[in-house]
Amino acid sequence: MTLTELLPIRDLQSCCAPITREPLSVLNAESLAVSLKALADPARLRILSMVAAHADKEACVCDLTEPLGLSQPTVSHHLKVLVDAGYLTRSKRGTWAYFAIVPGSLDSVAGLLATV
Amino acid sequence: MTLTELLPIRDLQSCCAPITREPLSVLNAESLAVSLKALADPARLRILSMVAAHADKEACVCDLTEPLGLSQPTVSHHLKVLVDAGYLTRSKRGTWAYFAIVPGSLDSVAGLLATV
DNA sequence: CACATATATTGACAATCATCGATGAATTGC
DNA sequence: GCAATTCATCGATGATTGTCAATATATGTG
Repeated sequence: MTLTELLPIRDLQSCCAPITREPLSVLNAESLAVSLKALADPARLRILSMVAAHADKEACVCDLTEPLGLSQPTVSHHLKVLVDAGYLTRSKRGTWAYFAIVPGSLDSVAGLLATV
Repeated sequence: MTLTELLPIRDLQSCCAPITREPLSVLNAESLAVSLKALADPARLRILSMVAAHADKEACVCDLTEPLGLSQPTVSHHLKVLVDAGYLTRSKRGTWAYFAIVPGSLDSVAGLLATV
């Protein structure tokens, strides 16, 4: 969607108050929904968790495929979704692509949901 | 899904550590994904926001339909999703059904995402 | 250059979902 | 009891999505 380009997660951080503090505008609701949709999948949540737990805080596709029990194209697809949403970075070194969590990305989304 | 009954948001609160602290089990990933999926919709985010901002912290369907720009069945559908996921309570008084935010429900999901 | 390995992309398919109109159920007021 | 109002449910439809097999791309090795 174009909303991902319009409001990546970096801009989401300072876009607005937590959703229970003041009414969400239509645009902010849509961009927050896009960010949450990227998280709302079991495989992607496990990917984030496994990347964070991995040595050096990064992992390649080959590290994830087998423990996830998913095909390589499917894992690549999920990784792309997470990168596009701003939760992961991708750095290619040699034949391998290493993914790491964008610091603060999860916290900023959490901050929009929390009421305290 | 049956997962909603298996792990409603109350149990999610104490189910596990934040997702970046330790690897998510398959089951926890699935139940967290269900909880997030209920939030990952612009209309539902706006509903939560509008309910929280409404007088007496509760609102009926009739309060939401027009500002959302959605049909009454669609609004009722979204409300049901949010109630089933544990974010809203429903109390019927007379002809009206009033919805209010379940205290702490959003915070518990936010707590699972936050890394600090 | 040929080959092997790691990853990305494409195309297809089944499943899920957001939405609406029509209808049903419950309550209030006359 | 009847009409009006509020909300829930049903059925249908178009759009999105998760998944995989097949293929393409890129990098390293001999």
